[in-house]
Amino acid sequence: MKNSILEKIELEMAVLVRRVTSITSKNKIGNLDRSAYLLLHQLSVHGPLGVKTLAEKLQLDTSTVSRQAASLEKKGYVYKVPDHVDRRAYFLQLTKSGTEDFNEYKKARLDRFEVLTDDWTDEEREQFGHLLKKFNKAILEK
Amino acid sequence: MKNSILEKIELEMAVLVRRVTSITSKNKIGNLDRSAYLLLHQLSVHGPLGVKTLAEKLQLDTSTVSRQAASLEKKGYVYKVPDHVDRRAYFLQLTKSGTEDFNEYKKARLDRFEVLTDDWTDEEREQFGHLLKKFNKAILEK
DNA sequence: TGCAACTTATTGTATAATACAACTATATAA
DNA sequence: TTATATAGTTGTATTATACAATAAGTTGCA
Repeated sequence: MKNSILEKIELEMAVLVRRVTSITSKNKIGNLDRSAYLLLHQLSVHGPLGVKTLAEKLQLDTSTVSRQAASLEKKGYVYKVPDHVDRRAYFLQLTKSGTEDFNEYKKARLDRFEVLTDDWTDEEREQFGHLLKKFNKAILEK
Repeated sequence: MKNSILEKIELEMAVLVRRVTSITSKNKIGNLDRSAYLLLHQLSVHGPLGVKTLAEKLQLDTSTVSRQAASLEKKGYVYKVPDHVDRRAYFLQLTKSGTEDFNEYKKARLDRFEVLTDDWTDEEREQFGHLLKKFNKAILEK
């Protein structure tokens, strides 16, 4: 393997993370930031989940998720459903407005990605999605 | 274009940024974090630069760069060379230990990327580097 | 059954990276 | 020469995060 390829990945990754971070901290569409978005994404995919499960899925500390959940609850995007089996725990359930704003934010993000890749071939987009996913999986497992 | 491809890129990008962020906030190799690394990278590529130029290249506020520079100076990684043409300004110059630790950090990052992609084909690595760079360029320009 | 050990979630505290605003010193242009 | 612009610093605020301590509830076992 040529080391220069790794160097390129390594550098572009550092650049990417900082650019994307700075975009998402400026471009708050509506009320959602990236963290909130990922949390709502989990709920929209898996249905109601508790703080602990979310923390595992998101690879965050439970305290962080607890605060994110509290903030989303204050905005009316989720509400807590008591878990009758384990009375320490709740399920976080998406509200209608949470679902709506999540979808709106997602749409805005998609539009942005569409613009960013409008001169790419379909194959490049597919490759990029594929490799990003593969890379994320590697981070998780290695 | 199929929307599902964009959705995949969009989601994996959000995941990536958070994972990489959380890795680099934990894995501080030596004294360097990602921000410091990117700053030193600029100096190692372009030679001595002032705070303003760095801020432009890094797409950060000058105040942010000023603080990063102060922190790197305190660690002995850079020093300020007065600009005799414009006496408001300095050039930030890498020190020997700054260069050394930068290279060491870079090596550690490369090793990490090597592990993460050890079951990839060379072509996949090349594609990934290429697409990341292309994507970063798009963010900058669009 | 009742206590010890564990678990879920919250809250207190700390840190890091960032931006914006106010300021100082200097440079430039009318 | 005076007004405006610029380079850099510092004060302040925000956001995302982690770790530690704690409250409330659960579980396992003697």
